[in-house]
Amino acid sequence: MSDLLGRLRARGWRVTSQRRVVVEVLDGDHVHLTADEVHVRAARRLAEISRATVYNTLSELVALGEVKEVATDGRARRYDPNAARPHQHLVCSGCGTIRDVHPSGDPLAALPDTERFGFTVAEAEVTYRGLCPSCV
Amino acid sequence: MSDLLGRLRARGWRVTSQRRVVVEVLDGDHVHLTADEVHVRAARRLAEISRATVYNTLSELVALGEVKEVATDGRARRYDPNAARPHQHLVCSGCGTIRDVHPSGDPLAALPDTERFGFTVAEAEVTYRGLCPSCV
DNA sequence: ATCCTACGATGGACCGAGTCCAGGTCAAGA
DNA sequence: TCTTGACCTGGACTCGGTCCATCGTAGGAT
Repeated sequence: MSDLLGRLRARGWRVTSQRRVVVEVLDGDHVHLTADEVHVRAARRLAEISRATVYNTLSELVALGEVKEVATDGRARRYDPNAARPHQHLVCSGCGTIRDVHPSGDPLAALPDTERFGFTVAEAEVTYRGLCPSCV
Repeated sequence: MSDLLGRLRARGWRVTSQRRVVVEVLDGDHVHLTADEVHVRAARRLAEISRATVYNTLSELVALGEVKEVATDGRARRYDPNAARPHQHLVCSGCGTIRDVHPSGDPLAALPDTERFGFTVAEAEVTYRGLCPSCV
């Protein structure tokens, strides 16, 4: 997401200091942060940033397709800056660690027409679950 | 889930009227209800049943493997009485309708060893998203 | 059939994630 | 530099879910 800010400006985004730090936080670590974690990290750079702004900015980035929302558990949604390359997620049932993975083939292809019930199927989201090496 | 109550009793479950109605509600309609919807339907049969009891009973049924929990959106968890046959879900992005679907092949097989990072992968959960015929 | 007791039910307080809103602020074009 | 509408703020609010002290009862023991 190198020139993300440039792209966003080109799309008519008003680039504010708040939006800049949110983008920087996501850009910095390639992990899967919750909105709250983004808020904490953003606040380290810009003390007065509000929670609502972080939520708004994240939603906008998702709507623009620059960030993906992943909901691997029933808890807080996580934000994945790696929206460009299609990938799936491998989640540890013990500690919650999330890794990006690339299964072979297109998961959509596994769903035959007879199992589509007239739906226009757009995407397949796969969550692999198991235990990571340190949770054995 | 015909003789579910019998099986539960065999596992040391105390069969109360509350647990009975929750099981009946799930058994009745093969849809994917939220805890709250289960509560409403259960209350039609047993007016005084509490929300906490419905939540407890659902969690126990999930722990016993008799019901599956599905979290297709970031909102309320849904409970799927069809835990016996492995299947995946097709969700309408418009109205939220959920259908059970059976993709060909084992989705786990699509994840090569080199993409497992030492995890002991136990299951793959696939959510297909698209628009249903009435939401085109 | 009755008693006992541990397991289960209750409901109201509480919590965390997320949304909403009225009012104040400021990025960027003129 | 001015103007203005897009944006930010913080606090109230909603919704899904959990916790807990207390009361009730299923079902084994007698």
